[in-house]
Order: sequence, then C-alpha cells, then structure tokens
Amino acid sequence: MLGTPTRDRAAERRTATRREILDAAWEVGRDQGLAQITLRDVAHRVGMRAPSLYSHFESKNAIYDAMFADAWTECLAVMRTTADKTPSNARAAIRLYSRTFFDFAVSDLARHQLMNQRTIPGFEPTPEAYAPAVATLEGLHTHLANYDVTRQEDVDLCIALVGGLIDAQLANDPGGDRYSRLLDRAVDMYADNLGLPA
Amino acid sequence: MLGTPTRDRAAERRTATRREILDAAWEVGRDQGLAQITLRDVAHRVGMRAPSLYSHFESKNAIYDAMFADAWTECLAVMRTTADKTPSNARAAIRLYSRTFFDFAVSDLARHQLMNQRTIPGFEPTPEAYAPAVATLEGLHTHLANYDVTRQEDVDLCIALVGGLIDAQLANDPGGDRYSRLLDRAVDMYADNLGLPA
DNA sequence: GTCTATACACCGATAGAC
DNA sequence: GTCTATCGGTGTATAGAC
Repeated sequence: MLGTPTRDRAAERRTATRREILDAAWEVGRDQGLAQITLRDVAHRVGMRAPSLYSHFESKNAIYDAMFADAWTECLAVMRTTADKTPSNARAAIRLYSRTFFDFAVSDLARHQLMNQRTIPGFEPTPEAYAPAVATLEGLHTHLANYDVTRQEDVDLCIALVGGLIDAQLANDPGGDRYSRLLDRAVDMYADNLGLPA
Repeated sequence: MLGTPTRDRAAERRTATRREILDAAWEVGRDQGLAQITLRDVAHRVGMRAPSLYSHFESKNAIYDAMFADAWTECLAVMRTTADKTPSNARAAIRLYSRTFFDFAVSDLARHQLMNQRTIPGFEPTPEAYAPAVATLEGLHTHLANYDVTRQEDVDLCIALVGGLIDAQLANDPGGDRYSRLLDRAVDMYADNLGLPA
C-alpha cells in the first residue's frame, strides 16, 4: 500500500517560482536601480503579467523583504566561512574580518543599498527578514570578543569606521579603490586606539 | 522725469513664492519622508494646485535641486562661522570642526538624506546646486591644511570616519547620542594616527 | 505671467473569469 | 495560478481662463 508521497512537487515548484521572481527582481534592481523596480518589469522577465506576482508575494514590499533576507543570509554565510580560518594575531584577524565585509558590501551597490541604507521609500524589513542581519551582528560581537574587545562603544566604533569607508567608496569612487586602500590602515588605527598588541 | 523703478516687484514676488514652495517642500519632507513628497501635497500647503508649481519650478527634481542647494549653502555658512573661531591646537580644532558638521548633519534626517545619500530615485543634483557642496569640501581641505594635513588619503579617512558616525547615529539611534559620544574619541584616534601633537 | 482644468502614462493593488 | 479589466494615485504636459 502506498502512503503519502515523500516529496511535495507542488510546493517545490512554488518555491522555485519564488526564486525565479526574486532573481528577476535582483536583475532589474542592479540594472535600473533598486527603487526603480516595477512589478511589470519583474513579471515580464519571468514570463508573467504583473498581477500574477501576487500569487507568490503579497505585495511589492514582500519582494523587497525576501531580497533583504537573501542578502543578509548570504552575508552571514560569507562572514562565517571567514571567521573559521581566522589568524591568531588580533590585528590581522580584525583586518581580515573587516576586509571580508567591506568587499562583500562594495561588490554590489543595489544589495548594499537594500541591506544597509533606507533607500526604498516605504520599506521596512520584517523581523524574520531581519534575523540573519542580527545573527551577522552577533557574529561580529563574538569575533571581536575573541580579542577581548567587548565594550559596546568599541564595537560601535568599529562598525561606524568600516561602514563609513564602505559608504564613501560606493558614493565617491564606485568601482575604484580609493577608500578600499584605506581599510587596513583604518583598522590598524582602530587597533592602536584599543591598545591591541602589534 | 521718472526712469525705470529701482525695484522689480514682480521678480521679488516670484522669488518669494519660490521660497514659500521650498519651505513647504521641506515641511512635507520632514513630516512624511523626503521621497514621499508629492507635488499635490506641496501645492496644497501653499494654497495652489499641483500643476501651478510648474510656473515656478520646471519639474519635481528641480525642487529637490533647489532644496539640495539650500541645504549645502546653509552647511557652508555654518562651517565658515566655526572655521573663524578655531582653536590653535590642532586636535581641538579638528574636533570642533568635526563636531560642527556632525551636529548639523544629525539635526535633520531629511536634510542629511538629501545632502549625503542617494535616497531620491531619479534625482541627481545639477552642477550649480552642487557648487556649495564643493565649496564646503574645499573648506575642509583648507581647514586641515592649517595643521599640515594635506595628503588626499588623510582627508579621505577623515571624511569616512565622521560620515560613518553620522550615518550610524541616524540609522541606529536617531535622536540619541550613542555614536555622537564617540566622535571626540574618533577624532583623537585619527589625530594619533596622523601623529599630530597632543 | 499665474493659475486652473483636463488629460496622459505609469505605478501598485484588487476583483473576478477561466 | 494566471489572466484581463480596472481602481486610485502619482508626476507631468498643455490648453486656456483671468
């Protein structure tokens, strides 16, 4: 006697279609800017009409929300792989960690705008989409704690420093390395301020 | 015999109306967010219908452009008054200069978004509107040069550092002082890195 | 010259037929 | 699930009243 199937083919197709829509949205966003995404464009790219998207996402902001979760989930994965192969030297470790985040952020303007800026008018990420962002931040705390950097203000300064370089790079020299070149020096400056051993 | 009048009352009224429209736009922007400004809202606030605005501005982006020039002109004025009463000590001077810019930026989120972020979808400031921004940047160069900080990379690092704290303050603790408290320390960290006398 | 009325093209979103 | 049709809202253009 045959029981219920072990695979739910309908559900699999549903998530595959969602994935297609999200990929199309990323394409449009990278092409024309994140805020210029229109449901008609996205739908056309997956061979649908605009209203059909509402069978898979309950609103345009729900698409942004899924993209937000996408981006931070990928960021979390990248940061975790680099956290494993970390040098024992404190300065080198923080340098590598910062470099990894910097390069990830700078390599995709649209993604960075969605993750770290409030460039979409009415969009606010849901708590579920925000979860991997929180996890990434916790990862930073854990990483810094390995070198006895535990005070909130020290972590805050690190975030502001790296974030400032990322924003400046993308705003003032997109595609270049004018601020990227300053990252290692900035981290050393930070390490000096903390009194970390050289 | 009477010549041409010394005042052009029509022109005066025109610029006054432009001013009224811009003030209304700032109000709406601060109320509902910069990107949520609609011509109908702005027009209603000055007792007009939306299309009437086109008698004074040639497009919505032209309004943003004038607002952009507004903001940077005011910033330039603020920075110039503080540049006059600057201490002779290098660290204190850079601290005061940075603090002035920080407080100016943080005191008005909508203004900061317009000045320093690309939060308006299709908007790009015209060269004329950009001029006071360039002048402000030149002012920073001049100011830092007083203390023999002249290398481009040193100025870049200063901008990224202060800008990062501003963005973090507005994004993570709007209305608070979590990152504002770190500014003096950050500037000292920067001065240490440059080898400025204590 | 200034403003209004009207219209257009586009947007996100919804209703209902298939 | 996907379609067509449509709604209210937007920025914007223009013709014409005063």
